[in-house]
Amino acid sequence: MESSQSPEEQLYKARLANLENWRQKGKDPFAITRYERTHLANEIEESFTELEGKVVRVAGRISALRAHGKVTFADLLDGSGKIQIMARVNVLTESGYELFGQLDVGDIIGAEGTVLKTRTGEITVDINDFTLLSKALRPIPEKFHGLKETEVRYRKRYLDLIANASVRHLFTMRSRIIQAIRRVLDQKGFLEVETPILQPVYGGALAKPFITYHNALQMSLYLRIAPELYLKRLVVGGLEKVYEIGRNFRNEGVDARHNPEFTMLEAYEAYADYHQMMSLVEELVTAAAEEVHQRLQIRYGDWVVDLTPPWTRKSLLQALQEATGVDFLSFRGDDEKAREVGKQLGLSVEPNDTWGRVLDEALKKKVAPQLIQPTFLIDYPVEISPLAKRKPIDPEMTERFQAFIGGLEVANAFTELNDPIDQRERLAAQQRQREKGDEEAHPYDWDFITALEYGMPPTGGLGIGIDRLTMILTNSPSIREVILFPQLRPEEGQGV
RNA sequence: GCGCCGGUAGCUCAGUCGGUAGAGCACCGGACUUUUAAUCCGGGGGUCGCAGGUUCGAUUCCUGCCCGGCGCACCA
Repeated sequence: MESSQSPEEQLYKARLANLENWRQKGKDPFAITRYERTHLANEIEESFTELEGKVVRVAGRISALRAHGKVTFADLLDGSGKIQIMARVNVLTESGYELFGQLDVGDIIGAEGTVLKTRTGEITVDINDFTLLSKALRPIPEKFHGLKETEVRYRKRYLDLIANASVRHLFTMRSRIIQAIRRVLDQKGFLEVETPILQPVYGGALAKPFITYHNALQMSLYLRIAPELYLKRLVVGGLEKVYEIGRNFRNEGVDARHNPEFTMLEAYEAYADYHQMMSLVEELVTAAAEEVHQRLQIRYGDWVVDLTPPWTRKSLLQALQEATGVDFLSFRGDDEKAREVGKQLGLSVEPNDTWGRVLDEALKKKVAPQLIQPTFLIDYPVEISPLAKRKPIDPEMTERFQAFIGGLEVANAFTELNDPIDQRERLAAQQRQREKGDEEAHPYDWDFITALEYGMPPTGGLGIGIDRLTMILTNSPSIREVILFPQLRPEEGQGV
């Protein structure tokens, strides 16, 4: 029987037996409900001069054990970092020291002791008492090499966080990036709101939705692809500055830059236009960068990116011409010619792609990858901007921009279209596209048009991809590195 | 969806031109009262991703499949 067990089971059984030992000594770790600690690891580090010789209580996970006969050193990992503790037989007594020897790497303990510096200069808590607070029944990843296998890191992110300090740091930075963005918007008087994720009609972006079903209402619902149309309803309602940070869902491919659920900031400001939105994007991104780097020059891949405003502003069509040598305006509306040009540029072109779609493709494949330093591409053709307002001097173009950093699109914004008649026509055109089989074209949201008919002030709106911004600010090559639980296929046997 | 690369002990990795596998850490036993990748001595631990095929014999060769990474396609 014993020999038929896998080694993993054997380790597990040994740990279970160890746990039983503690229980029989009346020290069941899982019976403990709290532990009063006085200091975090980094506080002891930072306030050593005041704390030296004083008694502190710390708690955390044992990340390493170094036993030397009658003295044992352990690294204790808590939310703030690592602190070394020292267990000595003459301080803990024979029985206490014996008990300490029963601890495993991975166990969570609380310990009380005196702060001192060892002769090698390490700040250490010389413990006089400890309590096992949780038993690790499984071994944690190896202390030196950590956990490397990407698949396990994503599937068992808790192990990744235990083993890799850089991962803990990265997700702390992500949180602070979002905090910085909230702080800026709140200071400017924006109201944070929440709008439906389950939507009867989806819109606000070009994307395929996830579909779900509400049993009681007996209807299909869509997971939102964007909050845009609801946020604009709020502007109609008089909430003049609103924003939402939340999850969007798009039923599309998964790769280094795309996860099916991702986090977007959308913000709308009444009586503002896209120029003000550009300033706001600069302000939000620089605030986030300063929050996590205290500077605006940051490393991304092989580059140093300088986020200092003002960022380069360049017309989209000019950028396209520079990157491809093609003047897209010269054959505007000629879908056939556009597809031909697209093929010549080496783009993947579908038989019914339109001029706008080829242009968009050229932008993504030929222009964006070159935009390493922060750049606003401005003024987009109306064909690919169904929710943006026309430029007064050139009604075939819209007041729209996208911001690129490190070759990634990080923001998309425009002066919002508030003319309900124009908006109805453009949504109707989208609807016709859908009927021709374009699954990503907008469906027709009647109530949104009705809302605009009550009058929306001139408004600027922006969207920032939080995951991508985090990629840039944490020098991460993949979006999965900045999402705690990225979408993966289920493991074999773990499916539904 | 297509192409390339990968999956060997709990973790990090070697390795087998086909003869059923090793190291370090972790774990178990022993020595050691200031270590920090502690050290030293001894020990246990593997359906070599899964399923077929070829073969006297497959972890190794072949085919299919699963999962992951990268690139392409789709998209933000």
